[in-house]
Amino acid sequence: MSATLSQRDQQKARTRRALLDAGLALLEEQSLSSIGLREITRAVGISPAAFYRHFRDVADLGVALVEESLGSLHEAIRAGLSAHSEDGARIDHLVDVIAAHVRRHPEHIRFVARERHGGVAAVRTAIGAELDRFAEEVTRLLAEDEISRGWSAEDLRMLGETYVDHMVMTAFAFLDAALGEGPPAATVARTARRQLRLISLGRRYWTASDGAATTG
Amino acid sequence: MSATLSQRDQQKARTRRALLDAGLALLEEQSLSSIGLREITRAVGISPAAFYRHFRDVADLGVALVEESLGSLHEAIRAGLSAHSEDGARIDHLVDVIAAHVRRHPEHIRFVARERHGGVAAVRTAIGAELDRFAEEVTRLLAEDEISRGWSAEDLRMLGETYVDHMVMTAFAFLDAALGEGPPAATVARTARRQLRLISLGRRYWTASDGAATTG
DNA sequence: GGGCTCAGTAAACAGTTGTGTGCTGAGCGC
DNA sequence: GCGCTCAGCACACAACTGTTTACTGAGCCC
Repeated sequence: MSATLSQRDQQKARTRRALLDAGLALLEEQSLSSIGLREITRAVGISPAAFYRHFRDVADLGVALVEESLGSLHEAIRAGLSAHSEDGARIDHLVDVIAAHVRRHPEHIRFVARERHGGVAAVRTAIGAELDRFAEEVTRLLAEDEISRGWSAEDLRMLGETYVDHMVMTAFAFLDAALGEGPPAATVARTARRQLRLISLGRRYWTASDGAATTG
Repeated sequence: MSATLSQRDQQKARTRRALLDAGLALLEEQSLSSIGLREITRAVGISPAAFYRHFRDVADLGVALVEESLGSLHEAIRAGLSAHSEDGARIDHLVDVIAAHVRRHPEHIRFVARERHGGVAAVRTAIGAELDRFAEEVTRLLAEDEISRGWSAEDLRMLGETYVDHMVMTAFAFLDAALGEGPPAATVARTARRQLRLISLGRRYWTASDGAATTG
């Protein structure tokens, strides 16, 4: 995994990490577009000018945060989706996985929530692209189920996006719960499970004509 | 509707509107937490100190923007939901109403998208509360359909939230489309209609036991 | 071990920010 | 018409911002 880095490169990587972490931490109380470069370097304990050795500007740092923030969620959910194949257990497990992930990495989820439609175009784009790849993979996983026989590619993709949208929104809801800004985690979980059951029910009774009806 | 205001109060209301509009306009390229008070007054053409005659700070202005931004969407969707009662036409009409609304008031949608999980707690809370009332009303509307006979209050609420979540996400997607940041509007509409059909299908086959199964 | 690389420094730059003060003058109620 | 109200003003304040410059010195390569 870790290539043998020179002592100097290790140190550089270490401060880079510190910058990323400081950015993530500052995002707890404001948005990326209002975080100052000096604010970040102050938190890390280096001089403002040193920032430029690692990133062009704060937006650049934000883009770097996208991959690791969504990557960790992606990983967790992929594991959760492919585990059980029985429908009921699969849903319960998936919701549990999301809840656990939000509990472990709230800063990542907050970052995605805050910047998905945030003020920095480059970051928005990066998040959008990542979610797109995410939907593509989920679509591929769902296509393997027997229920998906006869589904058009477009219908499958729609289903994958529905799942991803729902999982992301559920993660946001769990985060709000942890902050006391919304219903408690238990309620979020109950609602999320119900909604997944609803979708999964619609999926069972979906026919090619349902897709065709919406094409015009 | 409009009470007879004194000439002075009219003028005050006019600059207040100008401040709100300037804030909304500045939100096109940044988030609320990074907008400066001076930036707003400069756009309006008044002195910085005059700002305090209308709002305590920028966050306060943001809270004032929540009601009118979500209010207009709420209004549009309520009309769209109660119009047709035949299922297919209702869905098509609803999606059209959302698309038209986003085309007419992109700044409102952008504001909600950007600040729903944004860096200003007071605004987040206000948006959350407004969406909650929204979900409540949609739940009430859905409860009137014949299909909802025998549904528990919790199941109905879950359904209402699903609809609201979906409508809000669809509005965001239409906005992205208008900016060329995502799939084109026609694609967004097709997907949204399919997803609503999927949900509506799940709804038709939902039974009390589906709700009970997720209670534990 | 000599010379080069380059992460991090200190200092200075010209702007910018939010907020406080005391004032002006148009419009109001009486 | 007189006197009060109060939206908006000009000015001053200290604090902060992003970026550039020339530098230092630890660690690398040969």
